[in-house]
Amino acid sequence: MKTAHPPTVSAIRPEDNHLLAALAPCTLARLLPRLKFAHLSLGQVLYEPDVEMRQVYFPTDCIVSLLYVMQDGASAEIAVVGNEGVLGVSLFMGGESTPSRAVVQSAGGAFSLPRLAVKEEFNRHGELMHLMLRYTQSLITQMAQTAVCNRHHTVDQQLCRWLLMSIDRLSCNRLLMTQELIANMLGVRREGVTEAAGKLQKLGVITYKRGKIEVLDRGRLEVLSCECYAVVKRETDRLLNRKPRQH
Amino acid sequence: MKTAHPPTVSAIRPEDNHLLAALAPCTLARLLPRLKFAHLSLGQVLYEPDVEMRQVYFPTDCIVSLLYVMQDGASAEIAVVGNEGVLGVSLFMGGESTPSRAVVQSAGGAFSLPRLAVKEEFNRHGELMHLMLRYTQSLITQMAQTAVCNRHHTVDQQLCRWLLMSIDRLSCNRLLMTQELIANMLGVRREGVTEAAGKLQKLGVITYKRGKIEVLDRGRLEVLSCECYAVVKRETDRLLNRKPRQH
DNA sequence: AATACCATGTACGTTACCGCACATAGTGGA
DNA sequence: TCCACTATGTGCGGTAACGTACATGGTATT
Repeated sequence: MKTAHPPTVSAIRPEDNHLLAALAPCTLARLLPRLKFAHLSLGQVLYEPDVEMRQVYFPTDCIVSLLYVMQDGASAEIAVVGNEGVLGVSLFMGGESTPSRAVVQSAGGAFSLPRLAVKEEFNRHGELMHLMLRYTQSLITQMAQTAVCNRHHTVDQQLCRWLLMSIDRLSCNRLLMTQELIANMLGVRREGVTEAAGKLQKLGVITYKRGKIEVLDRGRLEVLSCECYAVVKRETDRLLNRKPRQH
Repeated sequence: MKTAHPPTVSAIRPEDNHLLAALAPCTLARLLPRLKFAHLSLGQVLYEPDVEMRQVYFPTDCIVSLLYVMQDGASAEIAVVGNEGVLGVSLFMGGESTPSRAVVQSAGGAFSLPRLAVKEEFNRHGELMHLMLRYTQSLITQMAQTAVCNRHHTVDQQLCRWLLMSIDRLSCNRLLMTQELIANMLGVRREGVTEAAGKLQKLGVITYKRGKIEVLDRGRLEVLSCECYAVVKRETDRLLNRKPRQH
């Protein structure tokens, strides 16, 4: 068997997740005893469609995709969640499951919180509730924009957006990700990604090599991306009031 | 000026909205004094992007589209809301606005409830809160599926889905809707809709004439539609537990 | 009844993406 | 060192939807 990469222990504190970090100390203190750190590996499935979720996850340095897989096997990414958010919103929204699947797209850490603990704290109707609901709205924005993007924008633009969303959720400009996997997320052919990525490399915006992608010119990536990236970013910043003005 | 159609007064009771109907009598009684009935006309804009909402709307027999309009004027429908739901979820989710716009797609009635009244009742953390959150999850499902649909399905299939979603929210099989408007919702060319609708008419599934569409064979429409319609319907039924099993 | 407008039909070249087939080149394990 | 595997590159015909242009035929206004 291939030697697993030693779980790069870089972000292991609850505060590495922005939502947990935003909680008042006393709220966080209540949760701490029940928060469990876990390393999530590439490809790991956190939730299967229509199966009751057993816990929420607060990513610290992993990235998780919400994917819908169709009957014929084709797939499409609905949203992506990293250290800015939480997985399993259906637990407090009341549905307990969704028709989509949650797959780890970039290995890393996350804190899990059991279902009961989530509901208990949510039912205090305090800051955690309000924070979770606001985050859920930002997730809604992301999904809505994904719908728009899928309708109107080219693969080239969508790849730019996807890369930006990914590096925003990591601490560095590199990601471990094959074109095949990106194609799965975007719901396009692998060859389409090869072509789009080739153009970006030729432009000097990224470099890549067998599953390792590095973003060289973030600014240019933003220009080449469609407006969807900025719309979601602005709205997310607004909702979770991270610096109302970022310039 | 063209004589406005006399506001067809067909659904004017709060219980004509499924969410209001699901509330316990005492809860509804609290809301009643502040619920205001209004006739919403075709094309009316309920919310503008990024503008604070002033009330929620519970449709009784109108249909409202959540639309995102891009910088270049192109648009795409994100979700559709009728008597099964409520408009303005951002008011209780905490964001107060969204980047999208809400436009009346089919004229009809709705009850509005002022912002403060919504928050007051929501903050009781009772059945209204739970109902609204579950509805919001069903809205999330719809948006997610719209993203998938935009990625993978043909205009033909999407038109079928769109027609089904529309007549589900009306009491009859007819809708007043030009192909131009449908094209705006789907985010495709008007000619594309003409072609798709032409095929459906040739098959005897619908008939239409200058802005009047009638569905003749609902069953066939479901077969011709993509799986997205059924996924959203099943999930919505589950979440708002309207007959857990519908067969 | 005449007219202006609007909804729909149709045609045609263009483009983005698909499906498929196959070539090339790193990489890890035997 | 060799081999098998995986990731990426490339070419080609097919197709769905686009942009544009224009024709036809209802409907409302005068």
